[in-house]
Formats: sequence, C-alpha cells, structure tokens
Amino acid sequence: MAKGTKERILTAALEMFSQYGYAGTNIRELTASLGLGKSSMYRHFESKEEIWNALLDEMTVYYENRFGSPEHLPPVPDSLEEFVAMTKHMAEITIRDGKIVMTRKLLTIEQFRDDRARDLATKHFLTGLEDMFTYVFAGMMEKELLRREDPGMLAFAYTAPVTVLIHLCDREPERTDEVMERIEAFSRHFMKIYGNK
Amino acid sequence: MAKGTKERILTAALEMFSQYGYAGTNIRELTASLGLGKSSMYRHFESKEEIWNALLDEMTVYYENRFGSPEHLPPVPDSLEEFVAMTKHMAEITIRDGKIVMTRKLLTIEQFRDDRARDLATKHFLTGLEDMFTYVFAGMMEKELLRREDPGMLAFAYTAPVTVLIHLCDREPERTDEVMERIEAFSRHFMKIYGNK
DNA sequence: CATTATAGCGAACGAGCGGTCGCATGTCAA
DNA sequence: TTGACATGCGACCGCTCGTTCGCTATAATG
Repeated sequence: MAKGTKERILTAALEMFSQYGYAGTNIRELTASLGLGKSSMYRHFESKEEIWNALLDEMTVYYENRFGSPEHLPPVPDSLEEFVAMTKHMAEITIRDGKIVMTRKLLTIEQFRDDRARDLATKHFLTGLEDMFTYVFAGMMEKELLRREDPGMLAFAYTAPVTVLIHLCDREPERTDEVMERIEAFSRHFMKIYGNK
Repeated sequence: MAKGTKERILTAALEMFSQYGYAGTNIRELTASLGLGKSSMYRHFESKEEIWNALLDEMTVYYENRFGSPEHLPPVPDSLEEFVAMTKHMAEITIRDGKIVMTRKLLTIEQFRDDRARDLATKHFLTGLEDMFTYVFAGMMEKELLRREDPGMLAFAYTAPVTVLIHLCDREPERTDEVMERIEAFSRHFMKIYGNK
C-alpha cells in the first residue's frame, strides 16, 4: 500500500507513452512494470485518458516553472566564453535528464493527435528557448559583447540548430557525446560570427 | 477490381499513420475510407505490418531520388538574391506537398519505435539537407558570394532553423504563410551575415 | 474493539482489434 | 463455353484491449 503509487504510475506512463505512444501503450504492461495488478491502477485514475491528462498537466506546470516567468531567466553572460559555457551546461541538463528527454519524446510523438500536446510542443521546441535567448542576446548587446542585430532573429538562429541537435540526441542517444561536441562547436562558431572583437 | 487498389491503400495508410500513428490506426477504418471491405486489403498485403514496410520502402526510394545522388544537387546560385529565391521555392514545395508533409509527420511520430523510421528521420531532418547545402555553400564561396567559412557548419546553421520552421508548419498548418515569411526573412538575414559585400 | 476508508488482487466482460475463410463475380486465355 | 485466376465481400475467429466487479488485507478513526 505504498503512498507514492500514483506518482509511480505517472512515471511509468511517461516512460511507456514516450516510447510507444498513447495508443501503443496498454495498461497491463504499464502496471505490470510496477509489479501492480491491472485493476489496481483504477484506484488512482479513472481511465487511461486521465493518466494522459495528468501528464500534460505536469508538463504545463513544468514549462511554466522553467520558462514561464521572468525570474527564471538565466543571467546575462559577461563574456563570449561564459556564454558558451552556460549554454553547454543547459544543453547537458536538457539532454541527460531522463524525465525531460521523455517529456520531449512524448510531445514529439503526440503533437499531431492532441491539441494540448501540439501547443506544448511549439512552446518547448521553439518559443520557450527563443524568448529566453532573445533576452540573453539583448543583454549581451547592451554589454557590447555582440554586434547589434535583431535579438529575436539571433535567438532563433541560435536556438533552432541546438533544438535540432537535441532532437537528434533523443532519436539516437548513443550519439550524445558527439552531439554535445557539435553544440559546443556551433556555439563557438556563433560567437565568432556575432561577437564583437 | 480497380488496378490501383494497392497504391490507394498505401496512400490511405500514409494519411492515417501520419495522423494517428501505426498503433492508432485500424484496418477497418483504413479500408472503409476507400470504400473497400476490411478483408479485401489482404489480397494486396499480407498484414498491417507489410503496409508499414512498403511505406518505408517508398520513403527510402523517395529519399534516394531526392537527396541520394550528386545529379540531384541544385544549381549553385549566382547571387545572394537568387539563393533566397531558390530556397524559398524549395521550402514552398516541401511544406505544401501533402505527401511530403505526411511522410515527415510519419517519421516524426514513429522515429522512437521503429529503427528504419529512426534512420530515415535523421536523413530527412538533418543530413540530407546538410549535405545538399554544404555543396551549395561551397560553390557560393568559390564564386566569392559568401565569406570563406566551413561550408558544413554554414549548411547546418542554415538548414536547421529552416527545418524547425517546417516542423512548426507540420504541427500548425494554419501558420503556413507566417512560416514562409519567416523562412524568407531568415534566409535574407543569413545572406546578410555571411554574404560578401 | 468495531468501523470505515484505502489500496491491493484475480476473474471476467464487452468491444474492437488483426486476420482467415468460403463464396461470388469479372476477366481473359484456351 | 469453360476453366483458372484475380479481386471483391461479409461472417467469423481468437485475442487483447480498457474497464468493472467482488473480495481481501491493512491503516486510520472513534
């Protein structure tokens, strides 16, 4: 009669949904992976769909905490080298943290079927990072670290390639190290192009 | 006894798989959408999975034709403006052609479940365009249109953002016009940054 | 101690799944 | 005309799905 059963179910669901999709996941396997009987799940959720909705709720909250408010903006770096280090660190987290990876995979898989997943996908994969880096680049321009350009365009030009590499990593995790190197190399290239001498 | 039944089944399958995924699609609905009896499908394919494999075969062939051989490389533009026009035209096709869109969606949805889909996804979303534009940018550097940089890095920095926008379009097709404008704006920005005066 | 709520279990249910079977029909070669 | 083959159909089969049910054991409440 463990207290954390509901959370364990959600974790297992995230794991299976992100691998096989909502339709490709069945309750029996899900509960079995927790050493739980099929029917016991229904003590905690009304239906399979309620699990799905609970997961999307979690993701919405997570997104709000991570990107939703100004106080969670990263500090504006004081040098180009610091920028590279900071973004490398952020990429490291976003690629190695299993829960974040699974969240991304889930949104990738279900974006065409579920409207909430669709909206979250656009935020997670595009606007979230874009807004954050628009702020960072604007700050770096203030500090004369970067040449004056539209910071929004720069944010897009920077975050989109990183996003593509992160997706590559989700797809082929055995290439994680290679991807991390490419992210760093791209960051350096980007700073070389846009940085003030 | 239409001759094209097999092809019609494949088309309908691509349509449904790309929307609901392989697991979320059932044969009854698929055949019904063609005005065909459920069992008639088995005259043309041994199983649901054989349809899936046939679709992947088609995609592999399509990829080979589009990106696989040197003779399908685009001409190297003679001016920065020509580059913008060319890429805009390519984007237009890739975004508006229903079959290409569905292929992309299918690979997006199934990339974590099926190894062949995974490999095709990496090619379609990354290496294909990258190789093509590495060639284009190298050519443009020869013609002194672009400053001399690693053409591979430039290809990545250019194609990845375009890919992200195309994915946005797959997810929210009502934003197609906006996305096309962003692609053009990004292309111009890119030429402004890397182009020789 | 008695009672109630909570959280687990296996059996079973109806629906829907992928797939098979036997039969009907149209086409075409002999 | 006949026989063989290709293509269609609806009925049906066995299985798996999400879900429900009745029951038990433990924990909390008074």
